[in-house]
Amino acid sequence: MTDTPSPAAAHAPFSIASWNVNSLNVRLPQVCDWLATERPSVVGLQELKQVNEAVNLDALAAAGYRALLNGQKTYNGVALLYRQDLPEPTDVCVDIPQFDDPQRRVIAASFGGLRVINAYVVNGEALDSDKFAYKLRWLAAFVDWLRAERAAHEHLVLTGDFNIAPTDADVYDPAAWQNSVLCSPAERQAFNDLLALGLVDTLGRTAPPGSFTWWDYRAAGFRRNLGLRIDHILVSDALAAQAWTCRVDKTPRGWERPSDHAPVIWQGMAPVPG
DNA sequence: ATGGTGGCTGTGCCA
Repeated sequence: MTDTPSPAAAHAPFSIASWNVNSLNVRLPQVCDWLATERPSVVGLQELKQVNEAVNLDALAAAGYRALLNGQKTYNGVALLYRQDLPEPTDVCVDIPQFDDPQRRVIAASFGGLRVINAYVVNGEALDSDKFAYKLRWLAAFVDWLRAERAAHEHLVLTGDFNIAPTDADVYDPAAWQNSVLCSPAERQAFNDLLALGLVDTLGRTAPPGSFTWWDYRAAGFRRNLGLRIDHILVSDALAAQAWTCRVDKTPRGWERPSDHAPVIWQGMAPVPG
């Protein structure tokens, strides 16, 4: 454990959110409004669909946040936003080391004694698609890298759009989705491989069945609550051993011109002032 | 009803 503080190090309240914004360009006003209300310490964003140079850092600064960016044009792209009063992040990492990938899907940084990793996992389209084979290769590389990260950081949080519904309780119609992409045994095995590294699915452990985070734009999915739980916040055992909560904030999903995902918020104690 | 909507691009791709 390279960054573990002394056992006597104090833990302070800290909150981390995950939100697939489906275009930061379109959603920036909503993100800024939401930050001003929720004031999370750190936020992992997914699907920026922007290059880094196009992100309006001034608007984020006006909301009190700085940004670490790993964007690309049109597709994918991730960011870590952090409150201006936090210690400056260190050990910033983009993408999965030793995995050749043209798609920008990972960004990680350390805030004091806390490691934060934010990911936008491959969607995969369908089980017989080339994109699904890419998803499984990507997940295998991701799990291998997380094993090393987990060994190096006792206090670790993994946020993201995992594009995996871990169990049938996370699906509005499990029969209809059985063996479909996002719900297949191979994808769920990869999710369980992450948990086996010593991580806790915080929303899954505490939220009742039907705590969805994504609803299809089509067919009035949100109004009818036809959703999936595919956005997750996993925390290491040491963080899970203390008091924490995790919830979905469905409010922004009901706003005009929303993202198809709602933010997830974890509040707990971390070895960093937050 | 293999549909529907949304973002970005460029007359389709991706989710």
